[in-house]
Amino acid sequence: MARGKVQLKRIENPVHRQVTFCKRRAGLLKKAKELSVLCDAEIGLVIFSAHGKLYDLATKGTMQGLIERYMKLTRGPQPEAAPEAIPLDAKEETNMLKEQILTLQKGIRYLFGGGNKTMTVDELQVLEKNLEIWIYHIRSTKMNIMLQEIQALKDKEGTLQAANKYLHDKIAENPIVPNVAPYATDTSYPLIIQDEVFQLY
Amino acid sequence: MARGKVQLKRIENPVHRQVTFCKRRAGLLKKAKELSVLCDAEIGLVIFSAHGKLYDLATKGTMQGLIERYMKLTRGPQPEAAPEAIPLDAKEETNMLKEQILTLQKGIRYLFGGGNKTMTVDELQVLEKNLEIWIYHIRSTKMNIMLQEIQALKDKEGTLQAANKYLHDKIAENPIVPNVAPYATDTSYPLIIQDEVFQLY
DNA sequence: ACCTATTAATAAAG
DNA sequence: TCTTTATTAATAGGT
Repeated sequence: MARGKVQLKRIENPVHRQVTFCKRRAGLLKKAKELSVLCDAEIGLVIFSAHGKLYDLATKGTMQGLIERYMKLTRGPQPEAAPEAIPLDAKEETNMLKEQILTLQKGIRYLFGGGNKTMTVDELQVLEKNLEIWIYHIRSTKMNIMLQEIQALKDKEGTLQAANKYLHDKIAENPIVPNVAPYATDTSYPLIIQDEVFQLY
Repeated sequence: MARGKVQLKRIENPVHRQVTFCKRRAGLLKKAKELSVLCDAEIGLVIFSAHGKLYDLATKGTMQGLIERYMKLTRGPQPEAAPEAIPLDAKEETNMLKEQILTLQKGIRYLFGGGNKTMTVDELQVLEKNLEIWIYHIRSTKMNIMLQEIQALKDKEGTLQAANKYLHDKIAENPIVPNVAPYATDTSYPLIIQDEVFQLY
């Protein structure tokens, strides 16, 4: 869609391919979100890059819920085992979740609604617990994002090293220009140690 | 992209919405295929229309395989202790409840952050900090409530003791009625130690 | 990352 | 739904 038509086949140049992947991936995710919002559709999108990296999107609810919904419609004509007789464990879990929701709702009102005189000590206790769990999840997410960034940097490093090596070899083949400084890519930059740093979390 | 900019919100006119859904759905599927071919990526796309109709696409292999690959990367780092024996009905309900919790979290994120969808590390950092502050306030409130209750009990105790002393004196002045048992208010009940207990928080 | 010429997508109308 | 067409949005190639 720009400065030249594009052929509908695999882009051979790895640099072009990577750039196009980034751009089009962003565009695809954007379009998916737009369609979901504009037309009230539930959309799940999973993208594995050629190198196995995962990018995903689930509008409305979670990818888990979406997959289950998909499964049900896909192999729907094959009803599974007895949907009867919910074990107590499940009922207990739903009840607990319901209570958690009520407590969270109350807590939100408590924090943002101004008035804070409606919660009992027990409710505050539950809310406190929930917030601690929530913080735990946030910390996990934070770390995952940082680890991804590190991986991206490592990939980039590899690409740059390869490029430099290529250029270096090229120059070595053609000693027409003398006094070419040896390539100085800092291969010793200790990015790897950051892995240890983040182990602290 | 045509004859008028489009607002990023649900299209209210049902005819327009349906038409747009058809067009954009086709466009999205096309873009997904293109990305897969151009950049050698594996893509899965699932679209549920507002009325529950399913449209899907899996480049390379089947949607089943893609889902399994997705599961492996998603659940892999999280060895959940969840027993998979819960029937679908229960799973549905728990998923709904979990979605409600997610919605609550989104709401809070909106209140905290200003409505951003994907959260950056910095945003997560802010949220984490906010939650810690929130927890701090909750703990304070909890303790205040408990201290108030303790004070109320102490006041009550004092009042009762005074009343008893008054009655006792009255009786002592008027030994008309003999054999009055000595007053037995338990003044030694160690309410005071609870103050120490709550110091833990 | 940012720019911009150009192509692709698509909203509105028939 | 299909076609047409006027416009906007996405993006390929370059910096």
